[in-house]
Amino acid sequence: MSSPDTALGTGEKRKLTLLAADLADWYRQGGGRSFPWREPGTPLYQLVCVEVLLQRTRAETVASFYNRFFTRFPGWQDLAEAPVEVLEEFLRPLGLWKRRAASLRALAAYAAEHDGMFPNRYEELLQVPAVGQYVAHAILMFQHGERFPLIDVNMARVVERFVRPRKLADIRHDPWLQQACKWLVRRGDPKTVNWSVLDHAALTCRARNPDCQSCLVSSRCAFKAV
DNA sequence: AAGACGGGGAA
DNA sequence: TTCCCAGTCTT
Repeated sequence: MSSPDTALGTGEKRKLTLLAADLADWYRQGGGRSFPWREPGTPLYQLVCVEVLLQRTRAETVASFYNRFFTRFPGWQDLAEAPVEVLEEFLRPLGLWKRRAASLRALAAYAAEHDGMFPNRYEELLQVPAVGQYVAHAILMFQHGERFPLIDVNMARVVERFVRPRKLADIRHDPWLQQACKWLVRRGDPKTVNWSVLDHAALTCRARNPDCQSCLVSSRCAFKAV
């Protein structure tokens, strides 16, 4: 029995289920955003690289960088063979270039030893260099088709506003938020649900100036910013 | 539990 | 100028 503070309540589950259904529906009707890496058939290589490029970086920025990056580095081998200074310079306009270069090199080295495949268990994925909770979840969902939430600052903000704020500063250490996000992707196509939440966060439930007026689910939202 | 990494867009 | 961006790794 968990304390009511950390446990996901029945009413909360119901709220989240309905939220996910509404946002997924909105997404299927074309309400969300469109990015090159969301196109069907995008190779795992690109999906993993993009997750690194997206860290602390606007998706639109990465989208404008997408073609340039994958033209220069078409596969893991190209990434592994490039001198790190070249990679760093290439990533410079994105920011966090030293860290990102190191991450991509480490991932390329891992991929080379594992035939481009990644572990299918969460604990094992966390041992892979440059793979934290978010990327681990992304790989489990994209490569293995598992029902995992893309828990980032966006999903956290949507869930916290819609239901209730988390207690802990770090997203990954808040048990309630973790359960809530997991519940969010319990039904429906995982990619659709995840992307719909991220897009809702980026377009409507914005960090700075949330557009509650045009929000589809504002009537059931606990945030109530005017 | 904080700090570092980082350039660029938006308010 | 300040805040924020599909996080991860190090003190």
